[in-house]
Amino acid sequence: MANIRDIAKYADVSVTTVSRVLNEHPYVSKEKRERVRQAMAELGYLRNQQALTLSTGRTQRFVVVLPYLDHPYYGLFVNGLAKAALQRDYRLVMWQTEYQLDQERQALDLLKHREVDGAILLSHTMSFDEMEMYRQFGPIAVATVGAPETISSVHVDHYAAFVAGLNVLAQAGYIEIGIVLSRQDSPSSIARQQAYFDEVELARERWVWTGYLTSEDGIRLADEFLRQQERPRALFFSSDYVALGFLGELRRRCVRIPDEVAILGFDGHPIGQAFGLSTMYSPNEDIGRTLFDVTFEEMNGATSITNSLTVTYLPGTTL
Amino acid sequence: MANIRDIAKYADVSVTTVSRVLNEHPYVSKEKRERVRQAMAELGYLRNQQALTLSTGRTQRFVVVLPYLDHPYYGLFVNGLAKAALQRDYRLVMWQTEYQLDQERQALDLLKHREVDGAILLSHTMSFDEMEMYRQFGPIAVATVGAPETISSVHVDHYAAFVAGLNVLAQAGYIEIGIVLSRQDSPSSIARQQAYFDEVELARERWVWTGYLTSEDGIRLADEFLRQQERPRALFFSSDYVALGFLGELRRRCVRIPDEVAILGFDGHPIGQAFGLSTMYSPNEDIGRTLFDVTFEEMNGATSITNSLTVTYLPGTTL
DNA sequence: GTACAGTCTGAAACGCGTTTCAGAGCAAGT
DNA sequence: ACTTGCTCTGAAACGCGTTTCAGACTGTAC
Repeated sequence: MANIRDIAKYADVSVTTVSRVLNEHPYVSKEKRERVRQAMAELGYLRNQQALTLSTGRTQRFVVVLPYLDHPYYGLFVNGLAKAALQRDYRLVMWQTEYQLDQERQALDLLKHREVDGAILLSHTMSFDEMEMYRQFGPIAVATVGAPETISSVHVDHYAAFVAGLNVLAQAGYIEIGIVLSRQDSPSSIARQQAYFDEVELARERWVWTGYLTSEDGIRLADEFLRQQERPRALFFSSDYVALGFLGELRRRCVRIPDEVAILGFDGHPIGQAFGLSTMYSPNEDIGRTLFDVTFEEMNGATSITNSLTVTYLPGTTL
Repeated sequence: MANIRDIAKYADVSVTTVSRVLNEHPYVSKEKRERVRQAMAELGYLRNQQALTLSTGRTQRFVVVLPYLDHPYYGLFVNGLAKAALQRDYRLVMWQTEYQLDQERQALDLLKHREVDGAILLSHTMSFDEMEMYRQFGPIAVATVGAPETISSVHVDHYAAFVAGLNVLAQAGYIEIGIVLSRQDSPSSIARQQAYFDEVELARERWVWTGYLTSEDGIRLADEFLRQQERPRALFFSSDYVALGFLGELRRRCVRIPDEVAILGFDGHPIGQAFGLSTMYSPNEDIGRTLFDVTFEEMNGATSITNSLTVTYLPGTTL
């Protein structure tokens, strides 16, 4: 495989000149430029990206950290990231953590070893204190709330978002409301519970279901829900997928919705709309796009930012 | 940031010795090894992965090409890939093509420019002839059928798989059968139609629905299906997600399943099972894992392989 | 006592594109 | 006539870890 020096020799110019042609530097005469072009064509020159990377110190890669690559919740974020990355000619190295702290550390170690230019965390169990130690090795952006000043954050304020959702339910006349959350101890779940107990007069511990992540969990919940004696009249889910599983199972059992139980989802994924799910729309694709842009800008010297977004009600037929 | 030469100077040894310590080469005396370790600790040495990459010619990365990062169909493949990659300390660069040929080319250009060691295509519109031109730059593996000898393939034989599915329906007593496919012109869709017309006596052009990719499409289909005068008694889907959309919408409209229409999916995604979908199970996670391993082995000199897998019937309640 | 094998060490070359710096040549400005 | 400022060119250094090769040394074998 021909390298830049072979080209230089073949075209009888210096390697500097070849490099200048590659980078479209203006200070090359037409003749030499042409000779170099010719040489590259004849020898089938292909620029070695690794050498470029070592030389410039830029990898053109970000690592994207998320618990599960195939969880639909992250789909729209990733989509936004991918679109932004394509525009900037950047690559995304995906890193699945399965909520394991050591996997998050491994992902951020890529930053340390200059294998990527920056890191984007869609979810994390690592403390911000620990995360900040990695900050010196490159920009870090998160999709979660509570990041310190050095770490960029683009997220929805889950407290405010839940307040908004609960207000939608209240305005629709629902008083007995339950909520369905994912991991019990995650910061967003804590914020959501806070909102629930702050806003809902008839809030009950027993009406807070935690540990529901997937559609399958939603189906399981349907069973548990129907078994219960005293049931809320409306359920506010923190995920459309769980809500959909619940909805599908109830419909299968011919439970009337929203007459017997109203459902409000959270996310606004197209699939939810397709099933008529009423939901709180969260601009996840935008968040993904912005996360990329922020990280990119920060790499070029911009300062980190915090951007808190709000959600809007997306009516369906389940409320 | 200290590099290997700084360490050498600090520990008063040669860079070769430092490199040997890094690579755990045995021919280093205990004293020098200790001195080097000490120096690395004191100067906070971090190995530069880019330099290593340039030097060894190995990137420890594969590019994974697929139409949509967030399409659930690819989720299990990607999961298998990710698990295998983690084991080998490899990274996955995800490349979303949206079925654009030029995006596939860009992805394979990474191979040309030595930005990745190999390429794994879960889907492709590129011809195998063109793909073979990239083969010289690194191993390529596909999850589709019909690959030439130089390109590894791990796939399900969609013709055989569809024959198997149609037999399941026949054995359950269904005679009037329709099929629902994704892209009309894709090789797998062609094979499936072939199987349909070969196997089903009452096969009708009008009972072949093409262009259905997502759950939303399945919902749309429900409407179209119910409008139709002469309907088949059973539908065989090429995707669980489309089947689920269809199923959910019919249940919402209180159409009895399987009494009025039987549904057989294809995939075996956990979410399908959750909704009681009868389906043909395809070992996609295994395929992902094997695709990685094959590519990896091939990089180390193994020859390419073709591995055709079969599907099995996974009973549910929709048949 | 002589070979041979194994252990340990480091200089130099290698992978390859970019950047800095010095210098030559030439035209415009005063 | 002299300065200033482009335009063009290339040698050398740089980023940094690995590998090859040659050589020194020690120990065992015959």
